Amino acid sequence: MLKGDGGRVNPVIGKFERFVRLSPAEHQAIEALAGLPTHRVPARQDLVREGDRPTSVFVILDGWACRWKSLADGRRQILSLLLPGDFCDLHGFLYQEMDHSLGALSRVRAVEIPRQAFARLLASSERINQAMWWSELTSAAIQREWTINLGQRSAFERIAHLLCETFTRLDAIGLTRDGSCEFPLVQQDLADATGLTAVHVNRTLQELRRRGLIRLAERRATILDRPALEELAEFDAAYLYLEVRRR
Amino acid sequence: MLKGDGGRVNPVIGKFERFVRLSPAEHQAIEALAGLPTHRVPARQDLVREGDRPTSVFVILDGWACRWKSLADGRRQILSLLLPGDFCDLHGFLYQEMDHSLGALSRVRAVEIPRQAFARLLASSERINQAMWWSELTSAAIQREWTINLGQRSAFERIAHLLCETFTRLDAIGLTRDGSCEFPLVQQDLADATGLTAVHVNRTLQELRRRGLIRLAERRATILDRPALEELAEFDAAYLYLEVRRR
DNA sequence: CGATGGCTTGAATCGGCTCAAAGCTTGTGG
DNA sequence: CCACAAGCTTTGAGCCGATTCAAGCCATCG
Repeated sequence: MLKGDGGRVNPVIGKFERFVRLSPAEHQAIEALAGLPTHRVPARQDLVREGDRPTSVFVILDGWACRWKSLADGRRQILSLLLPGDFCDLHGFLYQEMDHSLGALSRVRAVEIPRQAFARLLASSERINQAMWWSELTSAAIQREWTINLGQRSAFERIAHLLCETFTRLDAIGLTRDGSCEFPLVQQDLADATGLTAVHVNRTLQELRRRGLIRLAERRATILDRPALEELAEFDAAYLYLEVRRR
Repeated sequence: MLKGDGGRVNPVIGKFERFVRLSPAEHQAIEALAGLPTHRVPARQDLVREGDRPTSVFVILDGWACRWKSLADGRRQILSLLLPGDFCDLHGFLYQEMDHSLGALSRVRAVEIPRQAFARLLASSERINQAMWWSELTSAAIQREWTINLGQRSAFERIAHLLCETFTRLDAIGLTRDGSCEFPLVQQDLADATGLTAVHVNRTLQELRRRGLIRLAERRATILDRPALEELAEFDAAYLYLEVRRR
């Protein structure tokens, strides 16, 4: 548990401001989180394990993490991707025991907000409280979309959809450039996220590349033909609620 | 939009009291919801459609509903089951547009809580607010479990798991008797919930029956060998957080 | 009673899996 | 700077779980 350099919690502010306009005081309350202990977790290591008794809420400042859970015989499912600005586990706020694990996919920097401090933050401002609801409801919408992905879409569509969604989420927080973004998942991770095998993911990626839709190499992804990819995946960003403030 | 008979909102109270002990005033605030318009929706009809602009939150008083969404070519996914006491769509509370539909699986009775009234209820009591978070976080946990179901489990395990989960949820609200419960889903619904085809669901159910694990007929399900079914499904009720108050 | 919706069965097919081996990168230590 | 290990990616061949298509059955109901 290394104390970090107290980097700014910008991703959260940027995220919340997509939904509500924060007052200077609210702004400050969130910036203050940067004073809390910062963890640096190396890639492929867990932040929290299933069964742990959480006493705090984590916020990703930097890097990619995921929720995951596995079955007795080793089958593993990645349940969701956690990107900078994401709160991972309000669970810690109310529950006694984690029902899943949190793992780092790349090197991750995260702040740990103790239960009490988190409760105080929520209570301090109606707008922050609302923003937190909005954040959580959006996660729920993403989780539903994954449910459809796994339940109804073909291997092709699943991977295309995952790429569209992830790219769009990154884009919203300013982490893409020229249609390209970091992509720390290896093929086995993609397999665990899409309910396929790594071998089949490999063949599917080849086909996506052959069709000129994507480039995926050296931990980077590039969307070469976004309209075509989104059509293939039947991707509609509406469920991500990226432009809520425009009401 | 028929006005109902103002039946009691008991399922919500029972549910919340699994998590917090409500004061008489809080009790009353929730009972008061029964004064709101009650809808009676016939089986197989939608309460809310994707794209609708929600202005209220629904609570199921009676009967089974589901969230669902379909792809352009007609593939349909049931995203979750909504049972008595469940809030369907806090979405309506914050969002402009439904990203999925709400459908009745059996005859359903539901109250409609206008945005404002819902916000007032949340603001009126810290405990109710917490209970609502708990309710929402539990839904999220269920949705994650469905993600694993669809991503990693075989047809057999999927159906077994769905039965275990649903039975346990019903049990918690007193809607089972002697290992048996209502079960309004037809095989096509089971297929849409588990990401299988109706034909395969049929064959899988036969095998479950042949092994003496379940009975399923005339809109009723009976679990004949619960331990065996739970083991087969690798079902562990922990994620449903049924005994939170015992802290 | 015919129509309708749900359940069951069979046969052929296929998308994705398994197993196995080989090529490629990347990082590490000597 | 090389050598080797470890982890990732790629390829091939055979297989299997689940799908598709099609037909028949059974109950319910206007």
